[in-house]
Amino acid sequence: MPELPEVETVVRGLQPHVEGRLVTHARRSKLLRALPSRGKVARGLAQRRLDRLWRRGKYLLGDLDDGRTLLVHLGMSGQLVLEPLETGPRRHMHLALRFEGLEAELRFYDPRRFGRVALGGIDELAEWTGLGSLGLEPLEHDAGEIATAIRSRSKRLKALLLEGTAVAGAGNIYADESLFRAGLHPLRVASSLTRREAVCLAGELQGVLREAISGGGSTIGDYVRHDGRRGGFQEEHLVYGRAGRPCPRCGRKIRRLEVAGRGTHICTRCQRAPRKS
DNA sequence: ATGATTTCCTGTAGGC
DNA sequence: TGCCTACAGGAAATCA
Repeated sequence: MPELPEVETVVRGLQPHVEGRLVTHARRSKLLRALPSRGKVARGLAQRRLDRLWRRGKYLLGDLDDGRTLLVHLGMSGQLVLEPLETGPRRHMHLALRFEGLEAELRFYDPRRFGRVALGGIDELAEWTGLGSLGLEPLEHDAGEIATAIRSRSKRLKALLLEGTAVAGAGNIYADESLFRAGLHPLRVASSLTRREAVCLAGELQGVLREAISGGGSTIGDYVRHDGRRGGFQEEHLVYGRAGRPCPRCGRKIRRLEVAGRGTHICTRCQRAPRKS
């Protein structure tokens, strides 16, 4: 699933091709979950220049020359790819943008339709989506600050990381991977962490996110880079999707449990359960 | 308000 | 081989 490293990989891949270019045509499918919903997204994009492409958490953002911003969330199965104009679109294309002087089209595919698109001022986007309640950007703050934000919350670690309101960008993969690396159980309550544990978790989260970006992200399901290539970091996962296989640290069988409604992968020896629940 | 649960979706995996 | 069902999960909506 696309999480911070996957979105960052797509942003970096697209930047040199589309930044500074004028959008000549835009069209969207009626199935796309878009805001505003009255079909104004495509019209609002046409004849606007895309000044800057950036990322916040898992949201991909494109600043237009009229002060508005295009927001794209890839959801579960979203792909944002540049494809040659002569290549016909595949199934499940929900948004297509053409740029002046570019022989390729930026296409948003999303079979499961969990993705979202919005066009508005940054304040409107913050109001319409989770963008406004995102926590710290993990690679733009030091581990100490992130640790403080984590320790100020009373949720279970897994739920807190998935919510993204203390620290943004982790989804199921990187939540499990960072918790394993830090040796912390996903059911631990964030506010119960020692300072040392919280700093460790913050540091491991930053580490795994940076490594995943270097690896071009993790391709588990549908995620691909802007050019259709798969990511490579799935090969480096230590626990995610590895239930039944040996823990790379101690050899015990990795277990899969459910936390916060999500499949959660842990080593019960390396990640000690809290006293209660 | 806060936290927990449900909902939206369809491709894929597994069972028979 | 092919049909069928269960399952996966990010974030918004809904519930308690």
